[in-house]
Amino acid sequence: MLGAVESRRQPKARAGRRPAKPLLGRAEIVEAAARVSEAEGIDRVTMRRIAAELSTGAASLYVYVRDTEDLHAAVLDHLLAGVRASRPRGDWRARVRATLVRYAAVLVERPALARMALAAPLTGDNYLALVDRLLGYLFEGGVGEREAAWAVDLLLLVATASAAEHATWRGSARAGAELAELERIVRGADPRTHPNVARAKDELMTVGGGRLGWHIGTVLRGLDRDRRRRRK
Amino acid sequence: MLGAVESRRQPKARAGRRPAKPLLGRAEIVEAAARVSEAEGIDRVTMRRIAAELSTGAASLYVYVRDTEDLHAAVLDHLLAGVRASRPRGDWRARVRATLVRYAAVLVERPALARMALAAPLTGDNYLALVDRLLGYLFEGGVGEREAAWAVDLLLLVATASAAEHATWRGSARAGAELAELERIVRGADPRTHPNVARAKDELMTVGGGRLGWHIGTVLRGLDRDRRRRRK
DNA sequence: ACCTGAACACCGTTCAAGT
DNA sequence: ACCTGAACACCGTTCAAGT
Repeated sequence: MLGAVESRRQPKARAGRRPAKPLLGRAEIVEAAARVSEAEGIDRVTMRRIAAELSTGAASLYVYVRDTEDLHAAVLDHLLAGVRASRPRGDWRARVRATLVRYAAVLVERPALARMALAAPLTGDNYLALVDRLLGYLFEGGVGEREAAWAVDLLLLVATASAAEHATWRGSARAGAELAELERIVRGADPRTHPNVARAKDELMTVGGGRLGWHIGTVLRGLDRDRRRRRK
Repeated sequence: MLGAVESRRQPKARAGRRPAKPLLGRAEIVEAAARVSEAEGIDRVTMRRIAAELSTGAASLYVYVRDTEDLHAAVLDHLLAGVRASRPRGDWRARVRATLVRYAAVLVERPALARMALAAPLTGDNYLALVDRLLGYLFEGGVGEREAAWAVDLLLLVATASAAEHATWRGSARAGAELAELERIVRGADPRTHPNVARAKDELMTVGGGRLGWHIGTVLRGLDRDRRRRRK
């Protein structure tokens, strides 16, 4: 889950000669992209569309943005500022949970972004801050460095996926149709060919409702035990 | 992770009148798509490209395939036949591990497909069989239905993500450049602003090498403990 | 260094019309 | 029912040329 951080392309340090300040900038581009993303969805965040928003041509963006994926990742990071600003309370476990739930909440409202976050290695300053915070909680809980690093990876992954999945079943008529299709398949599973799916069919259909919490809990339990064993 | 299964569009049952058998069929389309995917990558699996492969126009595919995403999902399911054919040995935990490792291996060789599998709800007959098998192992281990259903979800997610991430760092010059960028950021993390990232920096950079195994182990440990507690 | 218009090489999907 | 060509409405990215 951990990807690069901050702009992959900053405007190069300006050469002394002509100081005429640039008309564009990464911040302006990302803000315009975030605006369009919030209003119309990340799918509408295309080079051409954002350039038009800034009254220029798509080619102009390439000074500040590596490619479309880079731009999408920057939009997500922009949204993560809210998570960074939160100050969860409680013991370290509670704070891990609260942080992840808050992170997931941002993505649940933005299905397409959640999918993107899963597919692309995440990047950005706010994301790095999130990683740092979660690592801190785990260290506080006595988790070792290797376990903590891997666990943060796992926890963010689970939170992202949970949001993406939860998001899939919300809104859009198409999602509704897909859910119906899935339900048809799972419920109709032949007990002879797929006995276990048939047996667990009610549980397989349980979406949302505490699943993220269970996932987080399971990972923390797994960690906990590992930690104790090491201490013996 | 669990999506719909089997063709979302079968050719409608043929009306009695004109039996002239269809020129196309979902199977032919998926096979052509799988061929192109193996040879040139899933990104080249476009409606137009596959239609050309079958000497027809893109519009013709829409009788058998709902959209591009559906086609991509079908390609992945096609590849999963090999996992289905395997017969792992050992106790239930070992078989869970072996199955997931085999599944991940398919995806590690196909980076773009792994990313797709993360972003799209998975579908298909072979995937359903995989879910059924994993559920069976967990039931064998005494895991309850709800926990098993959620755990399978979590385990497949972890395996898929692990493959996607591992895959990101292989091949392609671009991936190499991204890795270097990531390394630069993580290693250069300021200990004052990101103390925990700085502390765990070596571990954050450890990619591959047992991480999937650790992730699976952590989930199984978390499960195990849950199970024992319930039995008391 | 930064910005631009134009060009290149593509896309997915729909639709009216054919058989 | 199935298949088709053409059309609509877009894409990302590169490049030579300008300031």
